[in-house]
Amino acid sequence: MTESPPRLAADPIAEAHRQWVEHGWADAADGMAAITSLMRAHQIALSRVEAVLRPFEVTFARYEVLMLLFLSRRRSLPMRTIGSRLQVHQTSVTNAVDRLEAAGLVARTPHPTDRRATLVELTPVGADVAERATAALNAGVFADPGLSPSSVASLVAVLRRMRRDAGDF
Amino acid sequence: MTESPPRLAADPIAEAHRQWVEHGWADAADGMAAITSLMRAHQIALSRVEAVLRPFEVTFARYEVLMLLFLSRRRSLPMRTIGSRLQVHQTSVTNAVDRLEAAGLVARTPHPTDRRATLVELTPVGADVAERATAALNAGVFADPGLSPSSVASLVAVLRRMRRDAGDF
DNA sequence: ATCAGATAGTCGGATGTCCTACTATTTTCG
DNA sequence: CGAAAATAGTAGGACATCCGACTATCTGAT
Repeated sequence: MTESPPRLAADPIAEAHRQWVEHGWADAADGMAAITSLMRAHQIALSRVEAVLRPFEVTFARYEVLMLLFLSRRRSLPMRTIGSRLQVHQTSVTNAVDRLEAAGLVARTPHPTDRRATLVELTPVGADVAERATAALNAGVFADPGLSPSSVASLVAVLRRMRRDAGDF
Repeated sequence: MTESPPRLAADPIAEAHRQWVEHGWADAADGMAAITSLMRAHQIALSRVEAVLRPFEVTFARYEVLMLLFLSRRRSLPMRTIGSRLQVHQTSVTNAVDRLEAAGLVARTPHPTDRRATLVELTPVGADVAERATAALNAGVFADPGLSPSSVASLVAVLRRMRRDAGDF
């Protein structure tokens, strides 16, 4: 069973929306559709991204860490900063850095002034992977995310407000 | 460390977009922002949903299975159908049903005509949880997803095309 | 100066998702 | 009719995320 989605006849989310209205939950139907769409769209996007990254042996989570370092001044950042910028839990950063370090793409070094902190530094190999993976992602996904330019703009704008309201920035 | 996101000064995605343009990847900058926004928005939405579902001891993945059964004619469906409708891998359904069954919310029964298949049936307790959890989700999240009605409509429309283009339906 | 409280990281555990087998049936078709 | 191909489920493994707990270190208020 190598799985190859059989393409349903009807949009399952539209179907759910219809059922929501039928059950008297009309006031929540649109929101349900929005949240559910977000879940599925995330899955689709992640799947496309991971497919492009596979040859580089990094996942999207690790790629994000790599790029954050790649784009930083000294190509090194404290663990905590990485977590804040990527908006993920501390422990997720520990997990990603463990694997990146094992692959030789980053290295942990002690923080010069704060002995609690750990600096994560991009290695030359890590920088190389970051650049090549970015070229592949830009060409394979980002340059053509499967949405019209106006849709992309609209999507980013809507989600930016959602992120801001959630307290992201 | 109970974690309480420190609200960054600037929007990290806008920041990344700026860096993308600076590095000469302007043609992919918007797409990168769109995909990244999707990832973060998903995380925010999921987190809100899970918080509301916690008291019912079901996760969103299990809630989706419960509702699919709740809204079906006979309140029972074959495993495969559940996977197709929810657009998740077969094994994810096995996983969710295992847990729902352990909690007494659903029961596996043999398919009457196809001995390969397994029917998943909603139990009375499962139906009760489905209804109460839905009431909570509708009131706590879906009725007010943190977006204006027009934003919700726009988001659903954009993502519907993305899902369709990905071959969902 | 000192001690309580905040902060940085890691560890172990629970969940969810996908993938690659592998088994049991059912279908298809030569 | 009988063998190849397709389909339904499960098992085991790799990853990612979050949470709670625990250690080490830094800060700030008394």
